[in-house]
Amino acid sequence: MGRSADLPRPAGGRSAAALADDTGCGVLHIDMDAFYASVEIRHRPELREQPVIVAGGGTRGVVLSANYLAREYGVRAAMPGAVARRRCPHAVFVPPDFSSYQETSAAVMAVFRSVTPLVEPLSLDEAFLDVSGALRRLGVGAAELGQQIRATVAAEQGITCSVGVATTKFIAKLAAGLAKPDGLMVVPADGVLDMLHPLPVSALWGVGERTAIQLERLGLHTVGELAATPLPTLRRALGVAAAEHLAALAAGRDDRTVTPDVAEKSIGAERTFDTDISDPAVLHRQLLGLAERTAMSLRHRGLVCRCVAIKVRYADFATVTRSRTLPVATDVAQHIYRTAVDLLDRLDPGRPVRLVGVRAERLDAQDGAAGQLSLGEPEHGRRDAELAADAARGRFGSAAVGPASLLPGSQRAAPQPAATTTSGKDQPSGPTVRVVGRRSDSYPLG
DNA sequence: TCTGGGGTCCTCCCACCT
DNA sequence: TCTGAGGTGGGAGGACCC
Repeated sequence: MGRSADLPRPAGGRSAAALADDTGCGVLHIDMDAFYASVEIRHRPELREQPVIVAGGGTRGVVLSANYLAREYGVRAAMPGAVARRRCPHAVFVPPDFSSYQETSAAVMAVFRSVTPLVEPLSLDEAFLDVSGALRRLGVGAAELGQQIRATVAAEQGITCSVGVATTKFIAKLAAGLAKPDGLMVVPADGVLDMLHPLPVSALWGVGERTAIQLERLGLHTVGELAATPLPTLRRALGVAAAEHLAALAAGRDDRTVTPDVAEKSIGAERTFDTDISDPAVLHRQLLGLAERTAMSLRHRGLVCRCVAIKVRYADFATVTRSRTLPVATDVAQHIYRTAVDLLDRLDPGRPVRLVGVRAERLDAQDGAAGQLSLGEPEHGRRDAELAADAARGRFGSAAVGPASLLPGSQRAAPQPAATTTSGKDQPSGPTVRVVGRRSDSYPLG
């Protein structure tokens, strides 16, 4: 799903057919081909010869994944669903099934970890592997090991992946994109610059639309041209961090190591509405649902947050964020919700909103922060109630328990954020728990 | 064409403290 | 008492990634 899959094929890299010199290549980047679409096709083999598009529901959904038959019609990830439908009207549109993708991803990552413990997942469908130790242990070359992993994933999971083999993470990632679909590319140490310099600047990690325009103003179109530009010139145009980062990548330098277990920095949830919403009560209800999801994610990971942020995107696509540091760390939905509502209420009331989001930031381990909490008994009761709800969801499914105000057809307004409980006996004013039945790679650049 | 959702990181500005 | 410099942290916004 990476951008480099769309790049022109350069010189310097070598395909699987020519497993040339992989000496010193200790980094693999493995990227599943059209991952979500491939998982769907595996479940429904009758779709194998048809264009398949996995797209979010609703009138504002976008393409999450498309198989290569659909891509022949110009369908791309992040494209609005309506556009994809126009370009490829005979495609089979499938709603996403994230639990299935997570399951498959876990199985694929297990294959990677059977080769080396040094696995750094970037997302559900791709990971870096440091195989330098494994190569010595197994007595094989990196390219051969990459081919073995590809074969194992195909045999066990019935889906294909592409592998980049190189001396650094950035080059390995680029190579995997260029090897797509269902291929492997080796970039030997002495072939890095030959491969890299003819590519457009957009091939560099950290160059998106805006940065590409900045570079265009400097007359820089290729990585080679950027590599030949004096650093002070780049610094003036892009800022210090971005300039130094891009200059290093363009020169083939990338010192980052493969790092398993990168700690999460924030956790959140957001929602785009089918139609814009102006009613504050409805927005509050949406915030409650998002706060519930965020708090549940925190608790599942054993984390608490010290900062709550909201994101609001208005009908004209203007986006604002607001955040607040909390007096005590929390994983309680009611605390997150109250803060989010307060932040929202300080914005333009009545202005139509197309998206709201809630994010928990400045994360810390729950046990580490627990000693700092000075919550009153009612607050502990609320947390206990939310933990009980978690347990019920684990047993009966994610729809089993939730705030009564979020039930379909509920006319009940979202809980009033000001309603802080004062007695250990009183009922939580917030998410009335009700059983309804059965149910990154850190680049120094933005 | 009309733009999702979940993230990370950087820069700038401001307030506060010394 | 006033002023300025420098450090630090919070908040906001932007750009980018998959």
